[in-house]
Amino acid sequence: MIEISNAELEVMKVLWHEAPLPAATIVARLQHTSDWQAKTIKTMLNRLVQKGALDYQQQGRAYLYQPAIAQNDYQRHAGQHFVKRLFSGKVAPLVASFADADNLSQDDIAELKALLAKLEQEQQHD
Amino acid sequence: MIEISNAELEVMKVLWHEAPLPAATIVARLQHTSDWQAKTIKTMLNRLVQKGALDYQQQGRAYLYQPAIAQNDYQRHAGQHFVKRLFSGKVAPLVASFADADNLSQDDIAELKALLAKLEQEQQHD
DNA sequence: CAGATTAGATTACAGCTGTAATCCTTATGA
DNA sequence: TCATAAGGATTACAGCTGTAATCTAATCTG
Repeated sequence: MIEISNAELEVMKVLWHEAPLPAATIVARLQHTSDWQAKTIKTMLNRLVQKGALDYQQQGRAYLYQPAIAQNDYQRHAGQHFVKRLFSGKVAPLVASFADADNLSQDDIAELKALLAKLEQEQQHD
Repeated sequence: MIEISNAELEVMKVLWHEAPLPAATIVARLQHTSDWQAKTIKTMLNRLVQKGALDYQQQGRAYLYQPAIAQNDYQRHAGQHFVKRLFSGKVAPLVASFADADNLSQDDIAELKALLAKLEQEQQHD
């Protein structure tokens, strides 16, 4: 899978949220959340196209950019990779570390319980 | 928190597993799992000391290396960081992505359920 | 039409990373 | 004792990353 750097990821997030967009709009969106120069963002758009993470269609003189990889796919892949690297591939200890850090809200816990319940359902269903 | 690169992390893992160790032993351990030259591993030991991720005591002419940061602390920090970066800080969607990828074993599910049960206990206990 | 602006392409440059090789000093075996 | 091996320190070097600036061609503006 394509490697997306930290800074590049911020650009991807904009386009995962809404696409296609011209560079100017991407720059505008990012100026709310970062202090990058427009030129910096252009560089990242370029690199992302080179890497195959973004596509574009020409529109007049400008480009309309859009993701070439889905956010879900990237999240899934990167998540697996990270958990493998640091938690021997097991996600439960990561969740435990969130609990240790007091970083599991009631909502999170409810969401996890619902997820586990759903998985059990599906399993019965096999 | 200190940034530890991928390659460096492999070295840390050896020492988190057993420490203190002389460079020669670390090299030996890593030669089972990687094909790095001894010199490469020395470089990483050096960088890790520079970064403050490792300590050492001198023993004769050689050094005995040991972690300067606990594995738990590093895991917790890196986990938070990663989940924030890619999952808006919420761990449940990451777990869901594991389920999507068929990467949640029965054991994992049991472990998560136990963890949630324990959290509930603790919460009642407040 | 000429100058200014704007889009993307190319170039820049330092710091980090992967992957070593070389250097310097000390211990060690012949 | 003398060469050699072995430790760590220093140097190397290309690719990636963060962060832009410059270049070039097209377009807008007066």
